[in-house]
Amino acid sequence: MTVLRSADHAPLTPKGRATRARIVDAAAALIFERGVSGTSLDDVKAAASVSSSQLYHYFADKVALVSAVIAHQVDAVLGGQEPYLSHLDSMAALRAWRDAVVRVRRTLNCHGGCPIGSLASELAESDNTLRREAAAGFSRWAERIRVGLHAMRERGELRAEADPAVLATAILASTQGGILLSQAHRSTAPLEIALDTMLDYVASFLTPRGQKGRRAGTGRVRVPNRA
Amino acid sequence: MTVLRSADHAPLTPKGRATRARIVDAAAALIFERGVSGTSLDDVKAAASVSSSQLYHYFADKVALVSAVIAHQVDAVLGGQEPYLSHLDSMAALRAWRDAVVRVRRTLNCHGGCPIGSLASELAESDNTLRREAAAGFSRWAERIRVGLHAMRERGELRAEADPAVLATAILASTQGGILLSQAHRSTAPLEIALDTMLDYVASFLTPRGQKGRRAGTGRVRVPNRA
DNA sequence: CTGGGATTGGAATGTCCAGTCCAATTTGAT
DNA sequence: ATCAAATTGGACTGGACATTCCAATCCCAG
Repeated sequence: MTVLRSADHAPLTPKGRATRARIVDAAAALIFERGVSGTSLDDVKAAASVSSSQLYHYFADKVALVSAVIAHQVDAVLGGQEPYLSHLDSMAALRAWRDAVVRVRRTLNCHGGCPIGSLASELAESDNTLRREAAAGFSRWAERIRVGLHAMRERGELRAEADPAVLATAILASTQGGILLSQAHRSTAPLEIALDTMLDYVASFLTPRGQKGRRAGTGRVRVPNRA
Repeated sequence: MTVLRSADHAPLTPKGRATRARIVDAAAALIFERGVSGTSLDDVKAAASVSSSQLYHYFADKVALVSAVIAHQVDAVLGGQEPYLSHLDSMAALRAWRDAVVRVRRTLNCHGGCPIGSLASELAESDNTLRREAAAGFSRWAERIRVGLHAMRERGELRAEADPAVLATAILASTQGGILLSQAHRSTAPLEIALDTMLDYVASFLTPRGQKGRRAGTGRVRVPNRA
């Protein structure tokens, strides 16, 4: 028999799928705003307009719900960046991606952290399974960046010494740290600095034809306006 | 009259100071392991061997205690890095600092996040005052790095275009993001990559006499062994 | 149209937990 | 020694919260 993942259910009709989705959506939104421990199942029940029975019909317990929220947020983050991630193969594309990330933060007035990063931070020490799920989300994200950088190198835009995997990890780390500082300071400045600095480093690997003239990546990072 | 900070108390005898410190120490340790919401005041009471009256005699409420824990952790982190931060004025010193940061993570088997970063992430959206306190901790940290880089530039080791404030922020962001990825993956690799990459970028600003011969900072980051 | 699974309602349970209170004991300055 | 302030003991409260449970209703395959 084709048993599905761990806590998966019986058949699940269209109506059931809709209810389940409503619960996950509501939970994801609340958890993004208030964190996992700041979100009670009563809150979720109210926001999704469901009863206890429904919650526990679709999710074994709070951990199972949070697990679904992690999957949801990973898809949301990667999905939202899809237009950029799928063409991440030039400095211009990299900078466009950076702009998109910064724009999102600005739209949120620097409230909330990275949907994945915040969950990772809150759950890493409390539940090993959830920690791994968040880590897997990070991996998927880094992989997308890596593929883009790899394409840049393949096409001769980046020098051979540029290691796509290393650079992708470094870019993701700068993003996460930048978002955290940005959240704490309620300013996009740290995120912009972190990303610009890292992208400038990537630019230092450009081949002459990749970007003619300008001495590869140095001193272009400027302090952005206070936001 | 010289009124002290917000929730500060009456005189406070030596014995009282000791009890207060015992509470903060215990709370800091528990919160580092389990997070703020994962740590009940009963846990703190037990760990510090104090009664409710004592807790509430020294702290108005849980928020006040957490505030004290933030201050404690900021001092602990900066204090622990003091030997490095106070001589952060050469690439060698920068790398020694990097090694120290990585060593701490390795000692902890990549368990727990940055004592400041984790608090910032957990509390940023739940309490504005605590958010600002964490942000202030980040600022103190970045400032120390900035001063070191500034000294490097003053002494002609870094070129004039190197902006100490920008680099310090970028380094701190890489550190925070690196630690988060390292915590999620339970491996020091992402942290090492993030820091090495960023320090390599800093090295790209070295003047010829700062580091002779080698083309400034490129392609030296290697993937470390799995930890 | 009908039986059984899918779905839903909502009250109830038991635990955890922040915060309160009153009274006892200790301490330090005079 | 003496008294007021500082410190401590520990029971108690009221609410929040995850989870359970017993039915009731809905829906579709046969």
